[in-house]
Amino acid sequence: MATNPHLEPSDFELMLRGATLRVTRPRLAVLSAVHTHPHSDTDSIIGAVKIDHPQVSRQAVYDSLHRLTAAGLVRLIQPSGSVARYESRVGDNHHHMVCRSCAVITDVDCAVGEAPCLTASDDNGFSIDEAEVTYWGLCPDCYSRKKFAHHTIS
Amino acid sequence: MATNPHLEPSDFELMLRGATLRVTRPRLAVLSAVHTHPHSDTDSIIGAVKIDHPQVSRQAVYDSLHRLTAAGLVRLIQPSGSVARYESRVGDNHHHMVCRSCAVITDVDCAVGEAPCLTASDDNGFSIDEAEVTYWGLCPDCYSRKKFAHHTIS
DNA sequence: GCTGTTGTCTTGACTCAGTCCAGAAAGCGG
DNA sequence: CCGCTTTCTGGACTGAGTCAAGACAACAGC
Repeated sequence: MATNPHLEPSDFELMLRGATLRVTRPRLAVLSAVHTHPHSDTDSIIGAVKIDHPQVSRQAVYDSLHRLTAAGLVRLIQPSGSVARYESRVGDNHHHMVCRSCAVITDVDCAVGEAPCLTASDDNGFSIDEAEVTYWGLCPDCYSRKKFAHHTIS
Repeated sequence: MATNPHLEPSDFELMLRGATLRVTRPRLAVLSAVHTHPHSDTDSIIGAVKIDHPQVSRQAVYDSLHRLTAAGLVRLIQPSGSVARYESRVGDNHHHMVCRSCAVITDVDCAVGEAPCLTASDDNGFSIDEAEVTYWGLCPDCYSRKKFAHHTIS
């Protein structure tokens, strides 16, 4: 299920209660911030939370993110070389494209159905439960900027 | 090409010269350590290097790893939640399985040929140059330990 | 071989994300 | 509304990784 574009505060409250988590102001604010700013790093989420709730501490945001992640209400993504980022799309099997230049992250629906490369050529006895795919490249902006620079400078 | 099991010091020297890198004791030691201890984190590599070369500094190892990575002689892997790890298999398109319990990493040959999931369902205008696949699960040891524990304790 | 240039290594201070801890405060079931 | 339980706050702390300046070593040319 993709992120619903318009979620009310009461929806976040229901999500928390549904996960048997206490409904607190910091958690509502964090949930809202992750939904409003997908793929944001922790500092951005802290900043977004503090706009509406300046009294919420950094630790509360860290703790809320950890609990929401453990409860499956948000998802932690951490591409190589990047700090922790969070997104609100959970439960589906989508992957990510990361721009090597500006580090922007975009969602990609799984190309190969539900279990993309879950069948490794040889599982070495591993019990695999998830296959995570990260596409690396250049986002449209950085790609055209690079082509443009190359074309005019060299 | 997989890692050759028996590499001489002179082979490492040739690899460095082939990449037009200066041949220094720290670099040779780091190259050797990465080949001997694949998937090791930086601290382990520092430890392995210091056994034979106690005078080599931490910074030299960090710098060597960065340069060797930039030159393509070693590869940096960094699964979510893990510190930087290095391996010596480069140039092929293999992937990794990571144990959720003990964090051990194992190589997996690409299951789908050379460009596994490079064709995302919708590339959003991205110019993709690499698809990285990480399989998450339990290694044989942790899997059997978990089954055993479950069987005897509960 | 020897020497100068260039690039590398050492030492030590520093940054920054994330964690730990103990006391204070707030949510929730009765 | 009460009291138990869980969460939040503020501050100190950890640990991976970085930065910078000077000492040093590798390579190219003589």
